[in-house]
Amino acid sequence: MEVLARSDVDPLFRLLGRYTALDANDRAALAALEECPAIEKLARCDIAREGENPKVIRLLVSGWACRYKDLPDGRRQIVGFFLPGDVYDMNVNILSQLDYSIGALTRVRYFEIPPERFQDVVDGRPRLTRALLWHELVNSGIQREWLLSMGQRSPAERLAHLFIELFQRLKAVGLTQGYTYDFPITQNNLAEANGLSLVHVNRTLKEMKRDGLIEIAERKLTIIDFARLREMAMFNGNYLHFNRE
Amino acid sequence: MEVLARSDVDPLFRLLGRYTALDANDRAALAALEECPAIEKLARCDIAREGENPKVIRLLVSGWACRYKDLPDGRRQIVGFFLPGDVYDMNVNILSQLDYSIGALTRVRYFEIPPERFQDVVDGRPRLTRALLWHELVNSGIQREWLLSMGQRSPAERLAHLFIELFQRLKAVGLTQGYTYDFPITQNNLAEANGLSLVHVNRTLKEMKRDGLIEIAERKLTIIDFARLREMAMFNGNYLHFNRE
DNA sequence: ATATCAGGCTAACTCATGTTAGAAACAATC
DNA sequence: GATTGTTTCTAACATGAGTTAGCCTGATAT
Repeated sequence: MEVLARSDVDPLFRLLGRYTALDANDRAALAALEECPAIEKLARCDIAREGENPKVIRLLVSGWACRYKDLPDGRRQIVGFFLPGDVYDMNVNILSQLDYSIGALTRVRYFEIPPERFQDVVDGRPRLTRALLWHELVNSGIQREWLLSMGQRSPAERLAHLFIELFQRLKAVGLTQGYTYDFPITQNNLAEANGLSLVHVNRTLKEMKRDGLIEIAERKLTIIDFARLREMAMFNGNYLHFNRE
Repeated sequence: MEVLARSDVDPLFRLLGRYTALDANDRAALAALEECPAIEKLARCDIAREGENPKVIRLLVSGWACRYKDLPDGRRQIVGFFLPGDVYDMNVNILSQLDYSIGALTRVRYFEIPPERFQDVVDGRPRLTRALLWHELVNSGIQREWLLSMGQRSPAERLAHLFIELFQRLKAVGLTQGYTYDFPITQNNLAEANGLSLVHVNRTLKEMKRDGLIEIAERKLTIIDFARLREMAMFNGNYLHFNRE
């Protein structure tokens, strides 16, 4: 591959390339998205709230965000993480109300893309269209895998599984160094994503560190024993569909 | 609406009509699907297995089925119910491997639709296309709501929520009588769908019956006190997007 | 008629996980 | 450099939900 200038759509381009072979023209088309307004938000800010109708598609370029739902009594469940390169709400023009909220977990930067603009970029580019649809299907698959985790995996298995999933996803966008990756979220976020109490997440993480499975230091996570972690998580990467066929 | 002969695509037509206004032509187009091969399976049979690549879209016309995932050690999680009128695997031509299995929960009847056939039916019918995409988005929303349930709702709240969800979905396809609907699945199925043990489902159901919330008899479920059930479930029907706008 | 199996139901027991409370470490702000 | 807020970490305790085991009923098959 020829050397290209670093750009904000790099992670997205790398990600989509895991699904379908893309070329420089596709890349150029994506780069046009960078002309859209770029927004920055601080950690713990909402990007969109349930009930709203934002009418923009968002492309996250840096930081972590999450999709979450909450109950009237304040309980909150994170139902998905957004990492750099993730596009979400691609079908925002179909439904008239969000049934979830989007929150920034760290300081984030993202583009707000009007659906027509998005349509222009995709039009006449079947490979790009296909890759983006694929991405949607993978997101749906991730939700199902999370349901499996929540229903059947023990707390430790759940965390182990999530750490591998995040590793694979970050690797796909070029954001890992060996078995280490930036891990900017809090134990409380882990609790909210896994349906556990904060205390129990802490307990379980301590054990996993003691057992030599992972290490967390300076906001970075390192997988020490990938094979054992993978086995305890019963991780089967099928659902990420990173294997273009 | 004019009176039409009862047909196998009725539930689907009613369902899609909840999303987008459809006319007799759309209905006729859907009816063409009935020429596809119709399959019957007994309860507890698999319709598709994880790892396969079935290459057909399925339209369930009678009985209940489920999407499930399982772990190597046998634990199994139901990640969604299919009711009459549900279409699934619409994008079967994108991904090359199922990351879930489909199982019949009761005796079922469904059509197997080749993707090209499906494309023909939808082509040049923007309203139908839109309604089917909408249906996909709703299914994704249901998965997120289930994640919220699994992570944050108590066992009783989870069951209450599910009973209302099923009520709304069955009502949308015309399969309720008042607050009563056919409830052909077992307590074990409820356990598998809600990440609970069979024993605990039984305990919890008993309490819900005692408290005058629901009744279950002769494979039928009746919601006795809808308002209280709804309140305890903290049910917000948003995510079903049954309100065409 | 009897055997078998699926499903509903219950009791006794255990323990994994949540709750409450607070100390300690660290970072950000003025 | 004091203040404030956020995050990590820990202990003590209570309990909700799983596990094991088994009975009872009704339907289906032999």
